[in-house]
Amino acid sequence: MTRLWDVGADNQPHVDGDVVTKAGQARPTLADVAKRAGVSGSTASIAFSGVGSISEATRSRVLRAADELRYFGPDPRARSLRQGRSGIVGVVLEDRVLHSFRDPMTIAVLDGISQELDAEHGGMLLLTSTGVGESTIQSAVFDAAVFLGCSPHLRRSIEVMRQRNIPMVAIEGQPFDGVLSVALDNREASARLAAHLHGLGHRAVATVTLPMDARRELLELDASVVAGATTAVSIDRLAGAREVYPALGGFVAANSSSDEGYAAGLRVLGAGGGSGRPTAIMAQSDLLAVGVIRAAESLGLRVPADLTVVGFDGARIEGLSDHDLTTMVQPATEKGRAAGRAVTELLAGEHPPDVAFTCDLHIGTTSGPPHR
Amino acid sequence: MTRLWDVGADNQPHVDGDVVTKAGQARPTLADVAKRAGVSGSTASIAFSGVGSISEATRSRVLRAADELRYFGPDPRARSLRQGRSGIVGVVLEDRVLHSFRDPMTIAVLDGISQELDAEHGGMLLLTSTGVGESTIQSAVFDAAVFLGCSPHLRRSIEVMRQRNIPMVAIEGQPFDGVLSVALDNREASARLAAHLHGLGHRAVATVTLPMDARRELLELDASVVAGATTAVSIDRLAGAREVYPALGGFVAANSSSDEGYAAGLRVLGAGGGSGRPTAIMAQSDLLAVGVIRAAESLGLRVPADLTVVGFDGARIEGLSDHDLTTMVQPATEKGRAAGRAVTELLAGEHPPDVAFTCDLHIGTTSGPPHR
DNA sequence: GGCCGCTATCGAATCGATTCGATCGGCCCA
DNA sequence: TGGGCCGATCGAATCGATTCGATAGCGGCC
Repeated sequence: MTRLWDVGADNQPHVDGDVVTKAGQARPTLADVAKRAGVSGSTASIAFSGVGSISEATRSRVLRAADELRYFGPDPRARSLRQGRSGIVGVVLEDRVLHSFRDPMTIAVLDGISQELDAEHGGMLLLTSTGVGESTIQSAVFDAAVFLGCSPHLRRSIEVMRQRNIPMVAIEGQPFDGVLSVALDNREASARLAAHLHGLGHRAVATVTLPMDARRELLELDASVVAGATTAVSIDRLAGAREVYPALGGFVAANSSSDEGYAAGLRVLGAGGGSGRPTAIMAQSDLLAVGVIRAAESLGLRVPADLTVVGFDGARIEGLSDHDLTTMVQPATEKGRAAGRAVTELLAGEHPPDVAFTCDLHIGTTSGPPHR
Repeated sequence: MTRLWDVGADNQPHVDGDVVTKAGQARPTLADVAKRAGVSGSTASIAFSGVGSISEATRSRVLRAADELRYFGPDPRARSLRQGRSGIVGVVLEDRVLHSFRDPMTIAVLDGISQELDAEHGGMLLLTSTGVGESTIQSAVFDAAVFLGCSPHLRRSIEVMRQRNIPMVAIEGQPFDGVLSVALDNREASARLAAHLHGLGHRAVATVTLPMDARRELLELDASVVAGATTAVSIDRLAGAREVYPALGGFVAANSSSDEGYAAGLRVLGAGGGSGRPTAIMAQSDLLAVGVIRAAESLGLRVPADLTVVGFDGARIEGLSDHDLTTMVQPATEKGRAAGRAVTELLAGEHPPDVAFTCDLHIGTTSGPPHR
């Protein structure tokens, strides 16, 4: 029967039925608590924050008053204005949430971040960098930002944050001034993987790459695509592979999923027909590789007898049935952890260095010498 | 020569070698912009927010001044204090981020939420409800909260939010006063699934349930576990199945994963040995079902010839090899969407009703009549 | 010609806390 | 006994915007 303020939008207190304890009894503030406890606002603040000295008697008097008024602690908004800190870390995803979450690497990285943040910080604010969202990035409350594969169109947001002294960490993004980088040596790893194939005897190799730019469609990998590429990861992995196979061609996937891998796999394998067909396919992610294997098998090719397929990531995807994918295993959770730690340090005023990780080559059962 | 604000933690100004335009040129505020444009703060505010009338000439003068000072718009913290709105929606997960993200249902729900929020709101703040995290829930800045499978130990946080007039929506949680509920009719769906098995002729049936309480360990399903259960979903799904099989027993999994399903499957199938072995197993999630199938196959049982296995969710998990899992398909993304819409409406001061969804029975290839 | 009403603008109050500097005792030690 | 110091407390300033009420100017209408 009594509801003192509306669930509604604005702050306007609004009495709406009935009995009321005291006049104007809107949501209590620290000042109300202080008054009731008979202390000043500053003292009441200390009772809650614990910063500064206060006698035990006073503290408990304040807390009791708070209890009586059903005051549950300082308003986070006011606190964050005054302190300049909100305890929130923004995580900027390139894609729509769904796509990002379907990628096991992204999830592992997010988990790593959250492991390191749990203790001190309030939570991860998920933001997307696509179109409209960008204004959001500039109007949301957070203390530090982590970019997951940020592309250059974030330039303006980055400038805004820099101006606001918001520390930034980029995981696998293009290096930006003032943005700490946590990355993999994708080029070296990819070259090592290509060398493995070369060592097995493969000479006719094709690739299925991750998206190269904001366009999200299946494209043939040609010079113009590479020239206009903005995605550092794809570029570096391609460059590494081309250290071994300079003319490496193939297709650019629309996203990292096994369905895309399947589609791209069909194109790669269909194109050549007989003799033009590659003996090995390097997919830039494990999800893509799984799709490529499905495509190969649907065309009656056996892996690895007729076709070698290697991935990248070390995602340990379930349901590859009998295959154990040959891939470069990257420390995804560790990348997230490193980013989380970097955020913590930056917020503490330290100046941690960039972080670079390397990959481990996992030789599974999907790679072997070329047929005949 | 002077830069007043360091990237560092606290607000302490800190000079560190640089060119400077004017003394005390810290991060500019709206007041600085107003002064430079020769207008009052209120007018400058209108120029940015667009709320209120302003002449085109004045507006552009303000914007030009802002440009010159490299002022990029109002500080989100101050704005959120004044307006009482931050544009952030808190999403409270029961588990650690990693576990939540490994569950395809959770991801689908999150995606649904974000679809509906994209337009108006700033982003999703991920919070976890475990232990320490709870204080975080009370000290983080957000306008509305969505609980994903919230358990009773959140009672206090819920009280705090209610007191702060933060609208709350619970997806698949216990009904709480003042918390809008978006849920599935788990009981009905589970009963329907059980009826399907009964119709096929199964009489010896066992179950592998989702966790029943905060303990996360593999347990035998007995009366005491059920009595102490706190997780609405598990309870309801069990109750539904027991409408058809009143004495239904089995095991309680530690989490929803195929590994757990495997472990639980071994226990269920190992226990009885020959004649006591069930002819069908109802798993409370598809992930668990996948594990149960693996367990069955590792024991030399064929599905569905020797054992029928059904799941719940309709997760379309890749890598079930040849099986098409019989399951109750729930509209997970829709649940998220409904929650997102509810949040929007609640924030607009409306009073939307609870939402209930139903499931579709998908009959795949993992269920059939009992052997012999 | 006077009044009405609208637009553009301003000044001051406000959101709810934290924090800086000052004050006031009490206690210790010389 | 007095100086110095430390702990507890208070008042006032501050964080950076938004918003309310008031005012000035100006055109239109009767």
